[in-house]
Amino acid sequence: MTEVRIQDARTRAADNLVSMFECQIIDGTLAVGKPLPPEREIMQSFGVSRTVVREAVQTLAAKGLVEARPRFRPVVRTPGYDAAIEAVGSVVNRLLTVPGGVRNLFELRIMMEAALVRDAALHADKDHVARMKRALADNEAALGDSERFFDTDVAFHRVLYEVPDNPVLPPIHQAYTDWLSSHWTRMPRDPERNHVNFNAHSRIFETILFRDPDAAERALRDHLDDAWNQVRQTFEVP
Amino acid sequence: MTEVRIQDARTRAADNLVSMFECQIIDGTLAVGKPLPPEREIMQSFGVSRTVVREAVQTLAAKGLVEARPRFRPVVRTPGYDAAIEAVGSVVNRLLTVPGGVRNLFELRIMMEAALVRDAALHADKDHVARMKRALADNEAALGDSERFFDTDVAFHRVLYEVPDNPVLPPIHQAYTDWLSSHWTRMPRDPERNHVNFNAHSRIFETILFRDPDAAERALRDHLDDAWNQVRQTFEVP
DNA sequence: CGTTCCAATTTGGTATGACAAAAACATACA
DNA sequence: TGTATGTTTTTGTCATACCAAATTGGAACG
Repeated sequence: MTEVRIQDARTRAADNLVSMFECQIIDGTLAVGKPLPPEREIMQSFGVSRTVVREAVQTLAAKGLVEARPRFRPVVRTPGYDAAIEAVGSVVNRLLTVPGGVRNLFELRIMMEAALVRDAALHADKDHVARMKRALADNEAALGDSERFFDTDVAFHRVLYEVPDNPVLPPIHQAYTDWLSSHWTRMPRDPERNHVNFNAHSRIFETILFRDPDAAERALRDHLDDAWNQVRQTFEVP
Repeated sequence: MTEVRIQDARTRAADNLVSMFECQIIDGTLAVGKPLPPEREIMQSFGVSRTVVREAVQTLAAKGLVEARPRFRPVVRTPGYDAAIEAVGSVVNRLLTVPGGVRNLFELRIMMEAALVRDAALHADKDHVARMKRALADNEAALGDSERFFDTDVAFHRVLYEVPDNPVLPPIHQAYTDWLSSHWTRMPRDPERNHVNFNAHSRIFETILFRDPDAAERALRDHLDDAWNQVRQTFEVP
């Protein structure tokens, strides 16, 4: 059955399949968590070769719509903001290698967290405050263990991203720490720095308790600017 | 020459090629703008089949490291923050279809622009102010033409993203408008709304001129909250 | 010497068939 | 019922072939 193949010279056959699947995924024909049909089945039902099918599936995987472990059937992925972050991973990693890349990203982070502490100072409720308090306590308890201090440091900042109750924000925090942590860990970490950072965290927490957004923003900017100065020399040639 | 193929059962052969190319792209062995070697050449130099080569190339394209138009040789892409945005495109589009997706993204935008106007109120220089003034004039001139008004509206907001002089920000603005514009355009647009929006823009501009970050943030939040209320009912079922 | 145009060659897109290895399935057994 | 074993699918990869489009090289021309 040699079907007439409408084939615009500048489109791949796989693209049709991809958009087909995208529709079926969105409208629920392909349920989340369920595997895609076997390749040979797809190829017969669409009248294309397995080459094309595999190409389409791979594209879907790259787009984050399906999760494809080798040797397993690709399963439709639950849509999540973390999938989006994951999709940019490799590009961002490359951006971090261009001059000023780390700085630009870090400044974006400062800007966002400044906004977040303002928001926290205005809208944090009892629960958020309690979580921050606990994170701060963990942070203090880890003062001697630089490894653990780093983790509690991250955890403290994470609470800020949880206050606005917007599911987009936590994955963004995750992304920041993932992308920038490799640069952070190259930094010499002595217990004295830990104390400085812990004090900074305490100050931020206090300003939030006092519902003072301006002071909170100032405290956070001081903290991150200071951190930036520490990290800078590890990758900026003098 | 049947070479022994080290093949962990849970890795694809193409993944090796991908990371190989990633390294060569980052360290400059594969210069930006130059095309990749022909598939048949790659396949011989790495001792894999063309299937694997094509799979690897496609992955690189999906990751945004190379640009692959059909029938053309993939060319190494210039690293840019816009490439990163593009990479998340499809995932975000899917997120916009889940309940509350648009709202979450729009709230993130409000938060960012609130931070941006604060920054503008504090640090905008003569040039930025001039650009905003011009954008505002264009906006006013387009009051009667809803189509053009939308464009000038976007242009006005874009200036905010240019003030901090961080190359990450303009692509983010681009992404917001791309992702949300489809929802915006479904909105009924009458000239009266244009006046309301223009007045809001004027107020934002004034507060920036007066170097009053608090007023600027308030004006912007009023503006975007209002806009949100207008857009909401176009996709939120009552 | 530079430009235009055409043919030969190269190269990417797709199809087909094959095979090993892993996964999924079914079956018999304890 | 639960487990071990064998059978069938299914995926990952390879090899090959073909077509059409892109590239290249050179011939013809100004």
